[in-house]
Amino acid sequence: MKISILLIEDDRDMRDLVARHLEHSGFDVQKAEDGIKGQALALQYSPDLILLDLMLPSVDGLTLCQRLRRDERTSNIPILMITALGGLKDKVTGFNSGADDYITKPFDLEELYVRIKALLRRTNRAQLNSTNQQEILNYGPLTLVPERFEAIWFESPVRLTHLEFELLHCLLQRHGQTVSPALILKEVWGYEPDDDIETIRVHIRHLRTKLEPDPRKPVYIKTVYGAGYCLELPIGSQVETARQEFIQARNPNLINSAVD
Amino acid sequence: MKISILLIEDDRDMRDLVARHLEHSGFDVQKAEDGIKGQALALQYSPDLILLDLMLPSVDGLTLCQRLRRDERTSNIPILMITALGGLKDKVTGFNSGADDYITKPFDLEELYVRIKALLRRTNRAQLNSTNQQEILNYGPLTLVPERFEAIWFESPVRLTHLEFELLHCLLQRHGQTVSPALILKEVWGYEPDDDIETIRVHIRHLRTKLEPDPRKPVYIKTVYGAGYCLELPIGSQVETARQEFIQARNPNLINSAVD
DNA sequence: GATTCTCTCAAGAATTTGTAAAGATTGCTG
DNA sequence: CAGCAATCTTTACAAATTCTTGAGAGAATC
Repeated sequence: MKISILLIEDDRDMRDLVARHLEHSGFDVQKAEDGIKGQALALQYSPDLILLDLMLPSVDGLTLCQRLRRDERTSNIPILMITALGGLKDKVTGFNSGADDYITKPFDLEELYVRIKALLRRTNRAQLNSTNQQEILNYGPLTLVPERFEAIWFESPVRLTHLEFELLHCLLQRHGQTVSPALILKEVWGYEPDDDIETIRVHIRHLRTKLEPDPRKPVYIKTVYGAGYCLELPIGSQVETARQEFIQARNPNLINSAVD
Repeated sequence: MKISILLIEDDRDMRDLVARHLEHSGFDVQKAEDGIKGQALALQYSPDLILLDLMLPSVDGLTLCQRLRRDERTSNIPILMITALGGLKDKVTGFNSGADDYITKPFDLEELYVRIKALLRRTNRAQLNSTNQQEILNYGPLTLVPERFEAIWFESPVRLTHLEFELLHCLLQRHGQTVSPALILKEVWGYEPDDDIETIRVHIRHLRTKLEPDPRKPVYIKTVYGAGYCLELPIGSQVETARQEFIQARNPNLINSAVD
């Protein structure tokens, strides 16, 4: 899914130029010509990032920035401030009002792009640390730690990639149910209508190699022919025996009594 | 602020157990022991989610669910229904009360937590995303959940193929009626005019091997000579005896007293 | 620049679906 | 009630569909 950017800038030529360049770089761009409309669009679209000109009619950039920060619906959207004046004073006030970064006019479009990417990376990581910290899901032998894209599987950590994590999360949320490829695509990838089952299969396979005792004969991530995939985890007293088997299967050389 | 959950459950031990666990998981829990009090509390507290047992004194879960849905003050609070596995034994009508998800007794507390989180996330994100009602068909010992591709037969899940599922669905929708091959072809296969009855027969047989106590002598999926097929399921008090017979026929080695 | 991650493709395996043929059942007719 | 045609059941197998596996190219990340 494309990253969306809200561009609030009064000068028409400037607005179009920047918007076109950002769209060309693969972003989804919404445009607003003054502070009022900008605020409305921010609420409506909740973009991934806001590009805000300091000098605006009706409501100036500084005020708008403060408002966006106070409203909890927009308070964690990163704001990149654009200012014409290179003056120190403006920089200071810009930061105080809650902008995450700033860039001074005239700026190079390439530089803008670099700044945007950097800002997105920065805030993305920060958000993961703060908001999702308590979103730890546990079920039977599986624990998902969103913070690190890590899964605890039978008491030892497994490193998952971003997609693997989301996919597993999607299945876990519907534990015991058959989840259709369409739903997976929608939830994990954000696609709407597609028949791109191939890539799901690959990631299912990766998950299986990481989680199954014998990936050739899946026990936990089962495939329901013609319908989708289904996560089936042991629970309660079954966990311990399942764990023994898992360890045994993964370390064939272990002597039985030495386990644990 | 804590997320608030209203738990409507008549059994005291169950209620306390679940409530304690949910509180320990960080939720704010309100408890109600019957439908009347549940409705009152729902209005008073407008919780973020309602956990509703199907079997309740004074007002049963289905009715309460419908009421909550009709009242605009509670209509968009997600409802997670708790049901017994065989489900809705004496309800002739289909399950159309408007619950957003359901979980079957006996369930695991970890699973309940996962479901709650999933439901909150789902409804949170797409509040306006149309009426997201699940279609659940139930009649006697049979329950079909198309969305999950799940079929429950005498309280245990049965794996069906796509066509088998659709075929059974078609018959169940017209329970007690004789369904003509032409109609089946139209509904399940999408054909319009054809006399390809052969393939229906094969799949009927497959269904019988999966559902009948003795596929040679069909009891539930009856053939009406020259007209089509007809699903005849037991209902009410007959279900239990039918279940005994089914289990007995399938597991000839079982000692009678050991069943259940 | 190297590594990790993501996606695509193709061959082969597994499962499901359709077909055909032989035998059993049903309903009708004389 | 016997005979007959139509319909249904069963079985086996071929065709079609869906999955798995492995290898590798292109992106993204470090």
